[in-house]
Amino acid sequence: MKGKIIESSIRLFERRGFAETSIQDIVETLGVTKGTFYYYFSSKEELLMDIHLSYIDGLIARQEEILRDASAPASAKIRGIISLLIHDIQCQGLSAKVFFREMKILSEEKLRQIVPKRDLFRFNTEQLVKEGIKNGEFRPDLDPAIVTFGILGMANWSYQWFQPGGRLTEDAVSDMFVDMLLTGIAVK
Amino acid sequence: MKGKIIESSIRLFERRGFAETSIQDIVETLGVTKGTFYYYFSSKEELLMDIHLSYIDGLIARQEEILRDASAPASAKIRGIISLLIHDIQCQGLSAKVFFREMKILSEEKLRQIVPKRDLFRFNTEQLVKEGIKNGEFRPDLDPAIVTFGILGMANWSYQWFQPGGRLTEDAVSDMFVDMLLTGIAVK
Amino acid sequence: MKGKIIESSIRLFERRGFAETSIQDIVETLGVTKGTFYYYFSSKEELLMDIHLSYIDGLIARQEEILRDASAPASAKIRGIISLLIHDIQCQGLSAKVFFREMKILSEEKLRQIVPKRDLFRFNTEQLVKEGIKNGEFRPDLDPAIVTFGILGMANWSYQWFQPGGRLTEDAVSDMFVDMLLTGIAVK
Amino acid sequence: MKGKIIESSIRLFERRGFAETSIQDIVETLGVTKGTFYYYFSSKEELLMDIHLSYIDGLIARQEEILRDASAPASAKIRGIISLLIHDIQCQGLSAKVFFREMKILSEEKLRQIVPKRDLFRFNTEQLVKEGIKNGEFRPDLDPAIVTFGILGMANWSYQWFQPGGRLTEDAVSDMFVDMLLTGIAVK
DNA sequence: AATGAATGAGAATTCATTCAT
DNA sequence: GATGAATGAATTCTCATTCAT
Repeated sequence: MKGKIIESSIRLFERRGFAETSIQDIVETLGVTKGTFYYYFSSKEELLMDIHLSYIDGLIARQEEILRDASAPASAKIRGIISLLIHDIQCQGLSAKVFFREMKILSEEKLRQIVPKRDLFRFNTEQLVKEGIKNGEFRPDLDPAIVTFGILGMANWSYQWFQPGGRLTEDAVSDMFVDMLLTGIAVK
Repeated sequence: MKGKIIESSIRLFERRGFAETSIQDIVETLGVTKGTFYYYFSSKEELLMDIHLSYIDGLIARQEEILRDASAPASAKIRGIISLLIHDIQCQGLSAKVFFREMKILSEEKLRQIVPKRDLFRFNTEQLVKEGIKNGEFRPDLDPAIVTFGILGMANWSYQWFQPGGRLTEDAVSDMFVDMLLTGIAVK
Repeated sequence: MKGKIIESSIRLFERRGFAETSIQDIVETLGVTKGTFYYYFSSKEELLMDIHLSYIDGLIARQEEILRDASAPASAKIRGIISLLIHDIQCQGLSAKVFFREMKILSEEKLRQIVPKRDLFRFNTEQLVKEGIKNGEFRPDLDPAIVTFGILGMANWSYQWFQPGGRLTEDAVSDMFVDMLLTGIAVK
Repeated sequence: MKGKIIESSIRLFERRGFAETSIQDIVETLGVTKGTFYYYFSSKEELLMDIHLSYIDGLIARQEEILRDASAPASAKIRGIISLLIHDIQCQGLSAKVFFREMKILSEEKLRQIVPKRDLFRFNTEQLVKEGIKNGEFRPDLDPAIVTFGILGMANWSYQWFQPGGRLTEDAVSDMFVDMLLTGIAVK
């Protein structure tokens, strides 16, 4: 039941937004009563928290898997991360949208649990960029922080436009993003 | 008064979110009453609409100014657009955040007014990319749509992290984004 | 309207108790809506607070009037205070009952506003007892604190049983309480 | 288990009040579940009833013990009753507070079981006063009903202020109350 | 141009209670 | 004896909105 509530909520939050979705709306789609909701979650915010946490935790876990592979060059790992993010939009997309949009709603206290994880993902990516610079793969004249923000911006933004099943496949987008990123769009 | 209400609302919407900000909150910070609000706006949604429209209209106007300059190369115009977006985060940043976050809230009908403008901005950018390809500035093997999404993602994402007055200046960020974009991050 | 809400609430609280009376109940008896209630009171607790404060403030004001009369003997003043309390049960009785019963419900913070006033009333009474002892009216071998608790207990308890319009008049009760108190019930 | 539930409930009811204490609260402090509660009690009201009944029954039983002693003078019996009440505040105090406060909550039907017992206690006391008058111990010019209410008020009120372990011992208070009551506070 | 009282619909949340296991 | 999932009705409270003045 708890799982069903989460699933259903994600769908609704994505479509209408968190604040615009009532507990009533959630339980109605499941054919249960509000009491049931509160049996599993102590508040609406806790549910959002649950969604956020499982999204970011999943992301970090898979990122660390990518980073662990010592033999791969930094560029391959960057590709992995971009793919990972875009894939998530396709697959777990609803969670992702909820994650990026409904952050402000969490209380200070809950944010203290989420923000560090979000930062960790960025930090890991930045480390990767630095590594690439050190081992001569990436240009040393670029600021790793800005590069990282650029990479994440490119990939994360896809939650705003990427349509699974549309003209562009997930792989095509990831490949092209990596291509752009590594060699630039200008003709040499 | 109308202006003051808008200003004040943007600040509040950015901080707490649209749904979490009540009309009471808005008028209280101005020391007026709810009646006053409804003298100027017919609904809360109309106010949000106002904010959205003036943001996107301003953006488009300035974009078209950039595009109009026939002599400039495409790369310079791209730079202009990136600068424009990042500048807006710095300057009109609150509007921008509200714009990106509180889209889902608008009714179908209001969205029909906003979405085409948003698309226009992207379309204009995509045209620019295509132009650059045609005149030999940009690589012809890249999909213009994806490139455009990448560019806008990079720049727009800055609303999530860019801090005016922080370590990175607006210009440093714009420059490096353009640099990355044109020549890539890989060592040749 | 605010006044009407208070009046109506006192009646309901007295009959059913605070927790058992809903805002719905209150507004229904007045033919208004819940919104109206919250226009005047920010919470149910605030309403209870209002009732408590105006009760205890009235009591203290009238007590101080009684005490001010320098020429009267302590015994007359004691009589005044007993009369005052019993009169209040008759007259403002509902408030009184609410006051004595629904104290625990107030939050710590609200209690900090009420308790000192309640204590002041007792303190004033105790001072009076001490004065009576000093000027030779009252027995010096009695503990003024206990005597005071006894007096207040006798009088306050009447909220549990005194029925205005019943066999016993307010004056008969006050007189007899004072008589008992001063000369005792034992035959000399 | 039933005993534990009662004990625990009294403590909670006294601290927060009956309506403000949930069954959840009660079972949580015992580490059991709500089902357990309903195995022993058919409703929350029944639990309150249980508490009330065992309090008042105990009181009456001990009062009748005091009254039975034919040889003792009325004044000694009055002392016994005052002691009894004050002792109960010290010892079973929580029950007492709950008893005095949470009466209004019981349904008509349950009240019909409690009120007569409460009245019996008062009636027994009043009989005692009348006896004292008849046998010449007490003044014949006082109304026995009022005297009784005065006595009970003095003693019962102690549930509002008496603090076991404070400056005043139970015996000191009882003694002084009896002294006041019998011979009055005025200097002869 | 602005106020302030009032509305009414709906929100989140609580909680006593039931019942199959 | 006890559990835990589920209910459903009620509760407090919020808030966009209206409207006479």
